[in-house]
Amino acid sequence: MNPLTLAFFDREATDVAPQLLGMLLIVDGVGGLIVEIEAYTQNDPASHSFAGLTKRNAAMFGAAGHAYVYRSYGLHWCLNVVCKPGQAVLVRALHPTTGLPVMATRRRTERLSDLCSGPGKLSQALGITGEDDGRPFDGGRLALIPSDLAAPPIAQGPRIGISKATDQLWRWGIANHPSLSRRF
DNA sequence: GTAGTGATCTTCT
DNA sequence: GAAGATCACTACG
Repeated sequence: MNPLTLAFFDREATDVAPQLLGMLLIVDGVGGLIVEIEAYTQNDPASHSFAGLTKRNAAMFGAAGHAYVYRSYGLHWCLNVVCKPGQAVLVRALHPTTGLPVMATRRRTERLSDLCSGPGKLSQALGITGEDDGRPFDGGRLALIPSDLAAPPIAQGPRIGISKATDQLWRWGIANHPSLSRRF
């Protein structure tokens, strides 16, 4: 079972996001530690939920603690964790720890810092697809596990790849980690 | 090292 | 028809 309760997820995405740093994300036995994350709220022009409920973003309005998976630029998949309705957290990068051979095969590279250093890469390495949209993080195929690691140095900055609301510092990451999609 | 571009799907105008 | 929460490859300095 997932040790994280519904109450943990069913909050503001901006509160949940930084607390996910350092946690272990596992998909079918493959995954690693979360080192980079972004928050998207409903009252947020850069968010998919800003314009209201649509077929694509339905999972974002569903139960907290579930996955919202969407296709980006026509070819990449991006994985989010749903918080309170209309809010979600985009998992942007992992430090790979388990299932390295599987990830290396899917990503066609051995380089550790290239396996999960970006939302599209991460989804490819973990085998995330639209099939996972709406799935719960319940310790089954998708698992989110708090780790005992000491609190790492956390960096904060503007989100990446968006053109609106760039004044919101809703991107968090572990400072100077090699698997970041970009440095802070 | 930076800059430009193609791939390819979903949504909204 | 255009834009987008991206990545990989190429060309060039």
